[in-house]
Amino acid sequence: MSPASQEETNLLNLFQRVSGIGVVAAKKFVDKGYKSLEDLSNDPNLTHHQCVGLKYVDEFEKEIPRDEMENLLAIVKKTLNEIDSRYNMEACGSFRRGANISGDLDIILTHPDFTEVEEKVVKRHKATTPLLAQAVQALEKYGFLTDFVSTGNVKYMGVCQFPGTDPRSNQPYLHRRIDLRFIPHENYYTGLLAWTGDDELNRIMRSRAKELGYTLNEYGLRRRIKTETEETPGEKIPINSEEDVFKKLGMPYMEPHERNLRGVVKKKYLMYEE
DNA sequence: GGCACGGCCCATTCGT
DNA sequence: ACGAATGGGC
DNA sequence: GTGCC
Repeated sequence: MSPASQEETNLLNLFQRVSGIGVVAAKKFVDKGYKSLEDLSNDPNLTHHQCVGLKYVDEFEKEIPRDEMENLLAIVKKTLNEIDSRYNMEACGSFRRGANISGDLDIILTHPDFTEVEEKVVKRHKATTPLLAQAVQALEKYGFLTDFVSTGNVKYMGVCQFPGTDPRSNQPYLHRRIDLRFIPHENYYTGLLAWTGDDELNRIMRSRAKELGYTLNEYGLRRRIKTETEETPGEKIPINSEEDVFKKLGMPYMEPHERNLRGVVKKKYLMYEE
């Protein structure tokens, strides 16, 4: 590779370390002649997301030990249940599968008042569901949330920090990426299953569902109605636990820590999740 | 051989 | 002003 | 690039 294009590749990779900068934005900044993250920081047109990404570019690359994940989650649970005991929350992703380290904290939230109907209402009004707004407000007041990346109808993305000094480093705890995702309570178990993964298990369960004439996704398990010409999702199958889903698919239940299939079943496409 | 490779949420920009 | 398209994240 | 149709 020529020196010039090697330098360009290096810069593209550097800029893409910043959350909020992907391939397209990185190219744009290279074209502008930027050579460093400092050049980037002087750009007056960074999006808010990119500003936050740049501010914490080093911290976001550091792994989160499991005990810190547990402590962060405990704060969220305690804070939200103090304002409303009917909040239900669970951390998903590799953490729920028992990983010793994680990249960020991804929490799904439910509340008996947040139904599929309520979700439709909220989206039509383009308003953040009050249950999410209230949760974020409580966590901000506490000082736990330090920055936001985005706040929508049903999903908050931001930055949190455990209070006090980390005994491992004798420094303040690092800033960590946190997502709060509200899902209608009817979809809790299929949502939990999907966001816990891993992606390989999701594939297996979805294709098994298909074989049996269902469709499975984070919104539920449905029968597929087949007519001559078209195929439409049918009635929703009632699901009251993760076990229910495995049962309907004729699969033995797998505990979350048994769901690390990636690499066991060999696959080239390591795309989504976490 | 041709085709798909997840699908949706949020922020921002573009086009009318 | 508003909806569509794009970029990004997961 | 690979697996599926």
